[in-house]
Amino acid sequence: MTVMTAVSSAEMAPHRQRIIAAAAELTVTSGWASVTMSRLADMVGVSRQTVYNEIGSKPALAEAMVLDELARFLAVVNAAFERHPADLIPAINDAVRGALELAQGNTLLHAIVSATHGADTELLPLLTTHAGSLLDTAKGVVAERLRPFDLPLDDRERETVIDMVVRLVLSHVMQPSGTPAQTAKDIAWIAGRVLAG
Amino acid sequence: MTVMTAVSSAEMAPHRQRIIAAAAELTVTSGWASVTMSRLADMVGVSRQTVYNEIGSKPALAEAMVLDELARFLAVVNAAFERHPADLIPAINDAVRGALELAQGNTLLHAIVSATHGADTELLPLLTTHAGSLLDTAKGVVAERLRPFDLPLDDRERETVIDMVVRLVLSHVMQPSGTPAQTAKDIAWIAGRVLAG
DNA sequence: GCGTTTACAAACCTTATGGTTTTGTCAAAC
DNA sequence: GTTTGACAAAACCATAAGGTTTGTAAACGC
Repeated sequence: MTVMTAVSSAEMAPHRQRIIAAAAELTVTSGWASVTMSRLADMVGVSRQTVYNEIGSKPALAEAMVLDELARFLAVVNAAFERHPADLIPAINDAVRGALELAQGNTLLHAIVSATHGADTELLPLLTTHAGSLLDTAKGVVAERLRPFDLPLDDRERETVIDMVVRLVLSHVMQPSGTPAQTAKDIAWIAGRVLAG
Repeated sequence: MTVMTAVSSAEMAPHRQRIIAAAAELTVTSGWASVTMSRLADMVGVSRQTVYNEIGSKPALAEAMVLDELARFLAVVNAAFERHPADLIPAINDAVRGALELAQGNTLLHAIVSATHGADTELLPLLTTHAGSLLDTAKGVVAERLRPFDLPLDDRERETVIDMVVRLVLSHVMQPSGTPAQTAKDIAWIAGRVLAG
């Protein structure tokens, strides 16, 4: 039986990651409509069947692509929390600012949000009306990062705060209302008031 | 010179309101793609030119329709605040719960959110990526309702709280995560903590 | 096992044509 | 203030043929 870690699972499925990367690249340069399974297979150098084996279907590819991009945002969040192991509010501030800055320059995100014609718009719901798995994943990571902290909140209240922060950040990712630094400061301020009890 | 009130302005442009209502009805029953200016003119009993005079253009009609629907949500918010003239947190609780309940059974909202094909999806950005005017309108109303209350917040902090609540509610309108009552309780709890200082 | 190849039906997109509808704006008439 | 008639430009629709893509399956090779 093979031991399964986060790292080794990435090494075990090198195809999957490269397929997703190729799909993102194609989406940025030519739009989601131009992404086909055989084109991905060609770019990666595998057979079309392997693409199906690794990904499953076109909708699954869309979700994998979005969740893969989300992972980059969550890496920024994790880095911010590791930079402030003891201070929660500065950690939140840095995490939010980092995520919003990443959003600003993110070409894939821009391609998804500014797509207006036909099949290119199929990705937008994954960030808006069908963002369930995205929200759940993000909330899971934040919950994990919050676990070490001893807060004056019960479990339900914790979840509520996490849900608030994640939804607020996503809202500002889609529709910014100020600079990342300013918005991060605002959200961190709110979190601070809520956590202060 | 005619005195301009909310009521008399509605009476002064009876056409506009009926046109928007007809557009909403058509959108619900046959989709946004089936909404044409001449069809609206026929339904309302005016000429096509009058529709253009009142509305301006197709994109303007879309925005007018969304803002008109928003007005219904804001009416619920206003009613909640008038029900609790002295207690801010219960007012927020009722306002949020009312808005989310209205969202649940709102056929137009459902038509917009569940549209997946072609031109029908043109309305979704008005609630997500181009929701600027919607957010601004909602924030204006909430700010007005908050004005009588003497809160331990400066102006910037007030705006930040309002922005948070409005974005959170919109997020839950698009992507609910629980019952309206439960979500309202959560948001009111957060608001309470922030306002308590 | 794991990946490739080949084959396949069904759905879908493309191209091209021509015809129709719709948009948005005008000026004139009521 | 509203209507009518007119208009160009653009968008959309119907039809058909041909190609592409999707998703599944089995046979092949290492």
